[in-house]
Amino acid sequence: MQLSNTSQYAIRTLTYMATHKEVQMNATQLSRVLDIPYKFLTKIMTDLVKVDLVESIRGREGGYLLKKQSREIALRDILTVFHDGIEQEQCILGIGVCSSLCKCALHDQWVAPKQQIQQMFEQTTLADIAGQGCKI
Amino acid sequence: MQLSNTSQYAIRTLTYMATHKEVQMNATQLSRVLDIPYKFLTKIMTDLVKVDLVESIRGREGGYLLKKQSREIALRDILTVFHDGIEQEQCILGIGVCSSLCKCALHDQWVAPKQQIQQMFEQTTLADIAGQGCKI
DNA sequence: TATTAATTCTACCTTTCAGTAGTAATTAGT
DNA sequence: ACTAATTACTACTGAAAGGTAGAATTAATA
Ligand code: SF4
Ligand code: SF4
Repeated sequence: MQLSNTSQYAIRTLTYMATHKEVQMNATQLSRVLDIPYKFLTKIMTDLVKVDLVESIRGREGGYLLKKQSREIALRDILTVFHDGIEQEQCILGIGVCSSLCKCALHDQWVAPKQQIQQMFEQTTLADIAGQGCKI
Repeated sequence: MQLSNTSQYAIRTLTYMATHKEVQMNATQLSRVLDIPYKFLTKIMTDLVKVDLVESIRGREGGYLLKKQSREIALRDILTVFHDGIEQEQCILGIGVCSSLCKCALHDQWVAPKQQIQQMFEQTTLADIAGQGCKI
């Protein structure tokens, strides 16, 4: 019950970029600052470029930039890229597809926490968390 | 962001046993009813026996029984067996160990949902969910 | 144009999770 | 004692996640 490494790395990287949006960062710098393996980070960033959350500038003096306002990027947008969100149809007990017609045993206990997490991922944007906390 | 297959299977199996606690079930029956691969199920059950959540009766006419009252078995107890709970020290962004002295950027948004899930797993027992829902 | 620094692509390796196979150990019934 | 039915143990296979390597592509600058 936790986020995948990939999602964690993606959130941390985009959050860091949001707190320094004036500066254009490249993969080497991000990898060093955030302590994420360089090759893994570039793979993740390429995925984020493909879904238009990040703009890449290739070649010398290249790097990455957020393609939207940090206020426009919600955590959920990042998680869906890596299929790591909590989807509405997803059954917590893994019994096929969720339908409120036929619930699983945990349904009644799960709906409230589920909704709260979903809302949190939906409503929290990079602008909300950029610069917060002391861990990077 | 979901429970592992193993945890899901374990919860479903123990819940089913709790709803039929008068009857002693064996692995073959459980495997058929719950549609869980037989060999995988016995492996999981063996783990649950080792931590004293389940009692096994070996040999002919053998099977499994809950070793405690279903009211005494919380979901958290099951999840911890497979290291699938949400631990207090676990950082949602994976930045080392959680300490409220040095937070991660998501801290403020995460604490509330985190606590609600933890409470749900802690307070929900097999007795609460046994027989609920129409999926097994 | 050549060099250099950057991203991107393809392919691979490693570890963990999920699942399977075979056999040994245990026990009730005959 | 023997057999049949059952769990436990050991070891393996397959798939997915996590991570790595190297070459290809792009573009600024000298
Ligand atoms: S918990 Fe209830 S709502 Fe969530 S998936 Fe299972 S059945 Fe559907
Ligand atoms: S979110 Fe806050 S509390 Fe949870 S781990 Fe990160 S820092 Fe610690």
